[in-house]
Amino acid sequence: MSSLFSDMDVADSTSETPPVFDHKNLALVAQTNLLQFYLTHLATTFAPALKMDIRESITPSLPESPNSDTDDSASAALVSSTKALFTLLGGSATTTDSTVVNGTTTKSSATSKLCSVCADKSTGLHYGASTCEGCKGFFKRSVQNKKVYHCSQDNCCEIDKQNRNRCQSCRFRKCISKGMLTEAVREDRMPGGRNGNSIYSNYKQRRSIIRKTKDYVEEVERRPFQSLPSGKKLIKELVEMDCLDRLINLKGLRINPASASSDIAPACKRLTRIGDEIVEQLVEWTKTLPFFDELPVEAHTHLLTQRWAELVLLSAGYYACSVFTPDSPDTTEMIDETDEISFTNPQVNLRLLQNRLALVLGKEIPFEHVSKEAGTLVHRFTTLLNSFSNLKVSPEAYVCIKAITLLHLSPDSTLDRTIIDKVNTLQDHFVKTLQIHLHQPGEDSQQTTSLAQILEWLPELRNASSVLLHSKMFYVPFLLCKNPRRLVFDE
DNA sequence: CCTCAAGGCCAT
DNA sequence: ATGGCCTTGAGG
Repeated sequence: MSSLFSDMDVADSTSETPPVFDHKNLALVAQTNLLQFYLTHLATTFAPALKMDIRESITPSLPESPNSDTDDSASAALVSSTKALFTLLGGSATTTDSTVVNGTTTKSSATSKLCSVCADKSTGLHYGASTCEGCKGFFKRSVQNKKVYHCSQDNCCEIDKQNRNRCQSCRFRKCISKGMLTEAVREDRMPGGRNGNSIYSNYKQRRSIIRKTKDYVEEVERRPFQSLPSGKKLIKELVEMDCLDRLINLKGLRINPASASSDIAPACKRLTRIGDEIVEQLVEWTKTLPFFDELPVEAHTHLLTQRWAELVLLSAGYYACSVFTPDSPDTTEMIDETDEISFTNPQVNLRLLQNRLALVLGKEIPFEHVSKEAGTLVHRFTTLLNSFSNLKVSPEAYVCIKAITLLHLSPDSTLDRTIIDKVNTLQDHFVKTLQIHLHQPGEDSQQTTSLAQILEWLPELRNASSVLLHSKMFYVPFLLCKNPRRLVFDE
């Protein structure tokens, strides 16, 4: 398999650069063909069971497909199409819990008699929500004593009358998500009387948001394909199958001390091998996606061919943010021996790249060559890294962004109309899922990154990816991101 | 006055 | 720490 790549890129000889990196450019054509090869191979082995009947009955419910001329405005369309939801949910905590299981579509009468947190008997409104005495007291004590709880599970414990005391963290989160306001607990402990007008209007505002959010979540729970898990389960599956480490720590990047210094030719082959592995890993990732069976292989090929560079940058960026210190205060003049990637200084990263290249190739590379060859890309990547780290995305948000990125069709897509609709529907679903995730009350107070901020970052990712595509060294992010501590040993 | 929602008390 | 019941007091 790996020989494919090397064979195909031999033809492409760009002589304009000095022969320091005498590996050949990995042409896009080669990428496409290789993807085609992998995916068709996949298709025959996997024999996906198509379920056409189910799809027919589901209405896409897309107001309009993002149709624009340029790629950038296409993403702007994506932003604006979801802007409605965004304003609807206006930057505040939401429900998403409690998965309307208990059929009873009790609209108002019975609901007001039940505690909205644990469904015990409600004794009226407390701090903004209809709750029982237990949840009222629990909320008051939590706020008064400034308690900070921690969930020992996965932050998604069910809260009902029976087990409401099993997880304080989830109980408190649910209190918040149901509209209880910490401001309503009085600092001065003055009993009786009424709370101020500001708090009262907050109650109203919060309740209207919660009502709209509930409708929204219920709509998203009606997922586009039956095979797709819903809500948190979908995100959980995505996180579990992501295997970011495998993509970042490619075998080709491991330093083999035996062969590193021995001969030059294998060293150069190693660089093209890295390209092989990137495609391999992305294909592996694609085929384990929860919606893999929902799209024909041609569609996956098409999407991956268009989006692989963005996926690479996104993955590398997320990896960098999660492995290295999220916020390095001053990286300005630490160019010496820091193995840490810089979020602000491209020179540091170029130096890093220089070292890594020297290790992989087994010979020293002059800094000027590295700079000339990869300067633009590294510069761009550093900027991208910086803006990405500001978003502070969670693993859950990251996998959603990854899916959204993959499912982004160009306006001039040549795919069949029904396929295009499916892809758009899927992407829409992941945008909504991300939105719901972002509005979950976080464990650590403020995660104020909004959906709009993330969606507005995507064009930047797209622009950077075009630089990557025009670069001869598209594996650069991996050379930068490679955690030095991990490559001491080789297989 | 009565209502409602806030705090307090205290057996568990 | 929990939660059932009690006290308080501004607003209608």
